[in-house]
Amino acid sequence: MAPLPTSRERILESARNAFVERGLVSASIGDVSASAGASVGSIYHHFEGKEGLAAEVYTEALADFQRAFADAVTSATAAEDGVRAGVKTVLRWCLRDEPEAAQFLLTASDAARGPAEDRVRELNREFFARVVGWWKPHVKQGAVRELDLDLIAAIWLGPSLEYCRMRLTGRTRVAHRRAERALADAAWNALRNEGER
Amino acid sequence: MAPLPTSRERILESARNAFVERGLVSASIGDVSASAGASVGSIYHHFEGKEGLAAEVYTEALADFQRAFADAVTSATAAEDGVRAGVKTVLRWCLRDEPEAAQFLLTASDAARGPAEDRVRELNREFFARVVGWWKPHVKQGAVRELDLDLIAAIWLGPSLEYCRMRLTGRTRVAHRRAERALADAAWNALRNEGER
Amino acid sequence: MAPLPTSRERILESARNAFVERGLVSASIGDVSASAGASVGSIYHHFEGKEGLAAEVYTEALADFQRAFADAVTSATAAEDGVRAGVKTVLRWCLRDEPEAAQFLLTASDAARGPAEDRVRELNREFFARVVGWWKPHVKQGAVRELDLDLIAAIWLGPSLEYCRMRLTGRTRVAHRRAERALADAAWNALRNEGER
Amino acid sequence: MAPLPTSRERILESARNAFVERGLVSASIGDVSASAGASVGSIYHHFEGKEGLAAEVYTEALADFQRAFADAVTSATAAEDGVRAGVKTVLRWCLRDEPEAAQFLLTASDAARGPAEDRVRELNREFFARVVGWWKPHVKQGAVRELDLDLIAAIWLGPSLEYCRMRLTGRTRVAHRRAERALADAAWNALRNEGER
DNA sequence: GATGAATGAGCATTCATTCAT
DNA sequence: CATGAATGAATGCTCATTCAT
Repeated sequence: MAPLPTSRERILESARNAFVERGLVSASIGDVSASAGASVGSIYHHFEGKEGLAAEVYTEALADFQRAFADAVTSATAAEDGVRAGVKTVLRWCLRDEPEAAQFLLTASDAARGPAEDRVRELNREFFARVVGWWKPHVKQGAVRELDLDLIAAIWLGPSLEYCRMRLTGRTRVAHRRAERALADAAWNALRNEGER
Repeated sequence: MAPLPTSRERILESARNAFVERGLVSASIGDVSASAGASVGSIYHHFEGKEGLAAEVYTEALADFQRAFADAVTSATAAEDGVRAGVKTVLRWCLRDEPEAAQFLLTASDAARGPAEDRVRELNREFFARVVGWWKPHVKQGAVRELDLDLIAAIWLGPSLEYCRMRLTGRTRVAHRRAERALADAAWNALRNEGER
Repeated sequence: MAPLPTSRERILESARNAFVERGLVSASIGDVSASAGASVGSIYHHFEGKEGLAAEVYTEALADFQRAFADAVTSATAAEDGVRAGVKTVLRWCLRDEPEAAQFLLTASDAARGPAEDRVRELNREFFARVVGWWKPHVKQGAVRELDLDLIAAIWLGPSLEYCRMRLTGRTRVAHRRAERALADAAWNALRNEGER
Repeated sequence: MAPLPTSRERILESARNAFVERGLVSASIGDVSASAGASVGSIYHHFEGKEGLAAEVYTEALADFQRAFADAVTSATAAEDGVRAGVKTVLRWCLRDEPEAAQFLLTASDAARGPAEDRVRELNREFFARVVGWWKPHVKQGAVRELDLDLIAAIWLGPSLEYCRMRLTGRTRVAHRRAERALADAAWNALRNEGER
């Protein structure tokens, strides 16, 4: 049985929805408290003001996304399988599993400033470490190109994130399944070692 | 000699800077008027409120970016040259020529809503038409893959835009020149027709 | 002992005074909040903006006036007594009991538009119903003329309200007592059935 | 042939309409200049600011109303004819001839303050003098009651003005013709000398 | 006379935050 | 832990008025 959500959990979810629907700045604490069924004061018991609340929403979403991505990638043995799994996971997490959280991550980058900054840095460090640990052996085996980590991230995730942005804002009609195949192909062709061809 | 900028031009530039530095919502009309050396009322003479001002900043930036990209691409004859020129142009425009405008385009997507919506649609239509006109022949010749236009855009621009985002927010130290080569390679490998290899 | 007025009550009274002294539009929310000893925000807790506040002031005044008038009239048995009592009550209420409320009702008719509209309609319906209930039997008995209700109202109240307007704006020096007698005579002569004379 | 209206005349008429439609305070100089087809600056050439413009509109309307009323009344020989003619004129002027001006007079009493004050006093003095000159002989002949001038005004005009207010704001459906007869009867019954009956 | 861009004080309204209950 | 009235600084916007052309 799913346990009843605590006040804190209800507030976090309402906040994420409100921040996405009305924008991080336009959504007011009053909006959040109303849709969470909690009092204004209650929010200030659980979080350090609006900024602290947004930081919490952001880091929760970021951690969840990174975990999903890294889990999928590191489960694969072959380089190609890992690269494709990463792309699939981005699309699934953003479009099917956690669209609200995804939209927040993709649009409310302001939330990463301020109180969230340290925690975000830490999360990124752990995330990069996990992915690099999986990636390096494949580089040594000559399966994938040797590139700066940031460029790998941009090439691997960039197209998928761009497509998710389009979908989440209604700017494209290309279906999830169709995009998944094409974006996985593209990522693999862009990252694999040319010498291998 | 460059002509003295008009009130309208000074306001537009100050607005873009303020919107980027403090955020679209946090930057106040007072901030803009102060840094433009114009009165508050003057802004309302030239633009339809804050929303209209943001829309103007957005559409100007978008049109400039699209023009730069499409000019570069359509000047090329070979498919590979065009794809690589597009990537180069994205990086140059975003990082060297118009970093302020780029940052606005990449972060203030809210500005595309509301009064800007129609103009943005129109700009996108014209832009896509130009690029498609150049792209289609190369598909017929079997040089590049046949894909939905939205996916081409995501694959072609996604990695570059992601890298520019990182650069503009200080999240990477990978240099422009180094990234340019890698991202152009990646785009071409992702878009070119595999059968051709 | 009179109970301490609540925030809401203090705001209502200060608003009525400010609206009368400076005019409905010129009086600012800041004026009201200052003279009520409340914060600006507090006004917005209790009322729906300036328009809502004005509507509340208006309907309270209207209801009080109508109650005073209808009470006085319906307490009378004879037609003449009722007509005269009505005139007296108008003068007393407007000049002695509630001059602030009267001035607001007589000059700030804009306040009856917008949010107040429905409530005003309802109050008028109830008021007319009470007065008509008292009036009709006297028509049947031939004591007073048979006229459209709106014309009765204009004839019965018009002179008194016009005189009150003059007094409240300092445009006449004719004393209350002197006017009371003359206006009661006039109302009765204008409304009574000529055949009865 | 009607001469083309001068700038000044076009501005005056546009101002009256704007003041009635949007309210004396809400109507802006910009509104007036736009609907008059004149520039903002032009208004300031012809009038002393917004207050001066409103004063001019007010005194023009007041003078016209008073002239119409006094002309009609003083043309009559018998007291009853004069009283009835006065009522008829009020209704005709307010509802048929000059409804815009009437609405302005009846609602924008603020316009009588300030720069208009002296001129209004003067107009009232002349007006009262004309009417009193006609009224006094009838008092001496015992045809009408002897009353303070202000009370006569309230009794004579009050019901008609109240009815016009109702008509102009849509608060009654009683027709002009029907009201005319009833209000003339009422005024005469209220003002005529009882001893005469 | 006519124009309309420029000015800036003033306004209604919002909202993060506090705190007494 | 919870509540929600109170606070007041900050914001977007309006508009009467001026003045250089």
